[in-house]
Amino acid sequence: MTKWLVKSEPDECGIDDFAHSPNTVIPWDGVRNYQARNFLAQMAPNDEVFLYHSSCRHIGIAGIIRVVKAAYPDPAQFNPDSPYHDPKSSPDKPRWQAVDFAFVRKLSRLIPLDELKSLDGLEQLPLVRKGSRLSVMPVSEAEWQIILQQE
DNA sequence: GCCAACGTTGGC
DNA sequence: GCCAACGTTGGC
Repeated sequence: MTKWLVKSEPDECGIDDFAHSPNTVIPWDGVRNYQARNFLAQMAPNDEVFLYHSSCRHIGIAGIIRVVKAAYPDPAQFNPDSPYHDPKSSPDKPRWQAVDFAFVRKLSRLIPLDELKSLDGLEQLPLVRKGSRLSVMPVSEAEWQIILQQE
């Protein structure tokens, strides 16, 4: 059971989109970075995931979601009308993966990025590393606990 | 809105 | 295989 963190702009899909329909499954598509894709592919059902809000007013970890369905070919890559369309991908040789997530819970408070940066033990987490743009990353059990203790 | 840092592309 | 140019990410 690996734990994870994914970034999202809350305007697109934030924790409230999950919270408002707690029984709904939300496909996580549009990941177009190879390293992030490789992590997506390692996700297993019921893995827990921190949802991080980026590029917004309150930047930080907002809640927990979980994997409902393991990786499958991202349908958006085949759709010419999608902003995530990839003309170099084909159904017999898909390049990009998606997973399905569902709501677990909101954190009792958002844990802001500057606070995460100040914590001991998160130095290896790409999220807090300067210049890192990785949008899907594993979180060790120790890192997970350190973060949750700030709640 | 700015811009530093990054990943990807493509010419050579 | 190198690397300049480009587009994107994401904090500020």
